Amino acid sequence: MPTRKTDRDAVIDAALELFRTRGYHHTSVAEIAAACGLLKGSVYHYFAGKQDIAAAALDRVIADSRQKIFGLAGDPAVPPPQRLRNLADAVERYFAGRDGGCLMGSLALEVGDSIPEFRARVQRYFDDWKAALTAVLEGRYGAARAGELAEDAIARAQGAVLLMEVTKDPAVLRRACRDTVALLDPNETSAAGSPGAAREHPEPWKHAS
Amino acid sequence: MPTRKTDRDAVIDAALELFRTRGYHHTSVAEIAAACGLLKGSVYHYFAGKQDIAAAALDRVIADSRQKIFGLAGDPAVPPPQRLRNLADAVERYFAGRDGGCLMGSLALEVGDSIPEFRARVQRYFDDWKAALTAVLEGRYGAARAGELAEDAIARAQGAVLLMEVTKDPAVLRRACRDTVALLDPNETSAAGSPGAAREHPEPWKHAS
Amino acid sequence: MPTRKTDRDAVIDAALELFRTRGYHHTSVAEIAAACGLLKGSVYHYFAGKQDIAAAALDRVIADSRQKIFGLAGDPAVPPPQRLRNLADAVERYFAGRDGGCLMGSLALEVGDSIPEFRARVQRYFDDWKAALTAVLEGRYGAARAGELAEDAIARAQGAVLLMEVTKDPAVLRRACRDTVALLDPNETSAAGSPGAAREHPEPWKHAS
Amino acid sequence: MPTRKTDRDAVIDAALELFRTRGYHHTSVAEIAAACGLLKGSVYHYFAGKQDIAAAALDRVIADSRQKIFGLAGDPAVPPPQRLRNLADAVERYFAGRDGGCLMGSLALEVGDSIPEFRARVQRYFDDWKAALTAVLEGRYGAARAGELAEDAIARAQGAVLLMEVTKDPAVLRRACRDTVALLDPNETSAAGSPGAAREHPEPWKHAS
DNA sequence: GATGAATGAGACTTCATTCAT
DNA sequence: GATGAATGAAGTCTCATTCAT
Repeated sequence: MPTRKTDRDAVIDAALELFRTRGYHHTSVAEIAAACGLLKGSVYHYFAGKQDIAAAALDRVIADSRQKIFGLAGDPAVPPPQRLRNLADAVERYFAGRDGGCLMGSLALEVGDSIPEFRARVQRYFDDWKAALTAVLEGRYGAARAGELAEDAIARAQGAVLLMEVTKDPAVLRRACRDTVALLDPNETSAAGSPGAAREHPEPWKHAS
Repeated sequence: MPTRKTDRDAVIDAALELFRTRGYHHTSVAEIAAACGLLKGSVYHYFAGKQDIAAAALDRVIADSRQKIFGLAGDPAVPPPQRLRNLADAVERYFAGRDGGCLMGSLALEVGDSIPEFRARVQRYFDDWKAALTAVLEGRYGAARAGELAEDAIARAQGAVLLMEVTKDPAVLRRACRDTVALLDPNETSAAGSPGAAREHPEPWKHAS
Repeated sequence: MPTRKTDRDAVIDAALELFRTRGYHHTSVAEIAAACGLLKGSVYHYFAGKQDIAAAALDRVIADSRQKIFGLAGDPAVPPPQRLRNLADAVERYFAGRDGGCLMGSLALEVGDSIPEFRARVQRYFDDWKAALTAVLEGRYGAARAGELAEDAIARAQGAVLLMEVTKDPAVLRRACRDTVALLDPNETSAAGSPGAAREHPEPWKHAS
Repeated sequence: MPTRKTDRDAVIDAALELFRTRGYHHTSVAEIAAACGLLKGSVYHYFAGKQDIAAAALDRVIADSRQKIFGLAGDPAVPPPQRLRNLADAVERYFAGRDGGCLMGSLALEVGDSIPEFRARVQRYFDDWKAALTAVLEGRYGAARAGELAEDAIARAQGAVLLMEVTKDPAVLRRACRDTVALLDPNETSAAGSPGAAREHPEPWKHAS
């Protein structure tokens, strides 16, 4: 019977959520503490400081992503097209299942180069993502072109997440993931308004209230 | 005849640069003032506060982009494929000609939904971009599909800019723009490792030092 | 008509007094601010931080001592024995005219080697003191021996000030200064209980309440 | 047979060392605990609080000094001049055998009058020292003058220790002890540059690097 | 219009202390 | 007896903002 998640993890969870939705600078240590039932000072039992919390949160995302998302690309028992589909589905679920916000992208843009500890982690995360995609694609496209396609797919997904912050419309992310799957499966298509369909889009770019 | 830059404009310029490269919260009013030779208190002659400065900076970006970038998509004297190429080139130049950082994306992620004044402007910016792209694409793809393609292209470009923050590699943005052009010009291609070429990429994902 | 002392000086004054009587770590910036009618944050208009305040306070003591105390040793119009007497009298007045506490000694012992900025200033202060004494003594004792005697006199005076912190008895400091004067003036003597006098000291070491 | 050091003694040892070298306020309970292999909370099994630790440390210094240093002045089997020499040697060894720092002087200056518990102990320490010196000197100088000379000697020694904190030069302390011995032994002299000797002092006041 | 002193809220952080386990 | 989580007060410092000059 596993004991309840350690408090350290609770702090990371709370911080992750807050950093993602409100930004790093806009989140205070007191808020993080309050979010997991602690007082400001208590957080410093587990972490050396705010940066340390953020670093742990980034590490958590990296580890989680490796295990639950990027790892899907490496299963040798599954044919590559299905592996790609699994990966893309996981990515879509991961980013769409929230009101928006990508910790990696957020921190990358917010702190820029001012905190090298963060940049290295963000880089590692995108490297992992790229490696996962490349592994699935290189059989068909060769290593070089597969790498490019991986980068392109990541960019499009990240950009979709960013746009979702404003539009609250998950369709862009969905299409990005569908098109990625299509790289190995021609039957897949992202086009909602595909030839002949031309469904009505009374409001082409859905705005949130 | 270029009118003399007012002090107000100078503040906006400085703020724009600082917000983009260092983030909104990470930039102090004193720094903005110092960057244009003023003292902190003087800034408040021109602006009601920090948010007001940022709003003005966003408005500046919106106006500039309309005039210098998105406007290129509406020139009736130029055939659509060329208009699209002009637009894509301008976008690439705009984002690649710096060490990185996109004010719109940055603010969208950093302040999230906490400052509605910002969100509305970010939204307007992306709307402008989408409208420009859609206008060029709808002749070929129809309004609905053109809108989707526009959103996809914007997402990919924004994501490329975000990745550039980390990788410092402009290639992803370049391919994003080339592929956008290819939507109307089949001769255009982004693939460096295109069929038959398969150049070696000893370092598939270039990292900055 | 010189304007009133600048506020920066007021902060230094207040800090000097507080650091001396309560110690560096035991004095908060808020206390310093309150002591000169400011609020905590206002002090940071003049100083970069607490260390900066202390450094300025040390500089003030160094400058004041040079001008009002150690400078007395260099007046060529006064014969050395009288110069030495003037110097010793000034030292005695300077340290006795308070309830105790020597900023230099205090900081030297309290922060030890942890703040090099402080140590350098303390060193400079004692160097000034030694140079002043040596200048007066070297005519009679030669440079080498004069230097030693200067160091010894400084040590004794400093020690007396330290003891005064506990005993509140200025007699030890007075004798230290008298004996220093006696180095050039045999008529001077510090001994209260000198031969023939032998006054009664019912309580040899006076304790403060 | 030396009894086994209790944990309580270990805490006192560690505290003594830390308070002396880093100051009272600059030393945290956690550091004291860590220095003797305990955790912060465990210290409170032995002491009521930080002040209590410091009080015990001062008591330890008082007891140690009585036994190992000041006690040397009271041995009736040794003639006074030799007793004085023994005492002075012990003082010199005690203070010179470290990189500097005198707990008594440090606490006296650092906490000033704010903690009466400390002041009383510092006073007792100096009283012990004075009593020891007076006992040796009064046969020759009479009680009153002996008390003065004792105070003067203590002041000079304490001042020398304080200077050593800055200069790292033990010579001042050595001369202070030699001159004290000379009070009963005319053959003793502290003067390095004494008549006929006149050794070179290329650097009259040695500074630490 | 410009200044710079002053503010006061709030940020991050430290730390002596308590206490349930 | 020992632990280590939790506390809460206090400390240093930042910064958007105001305002008299």
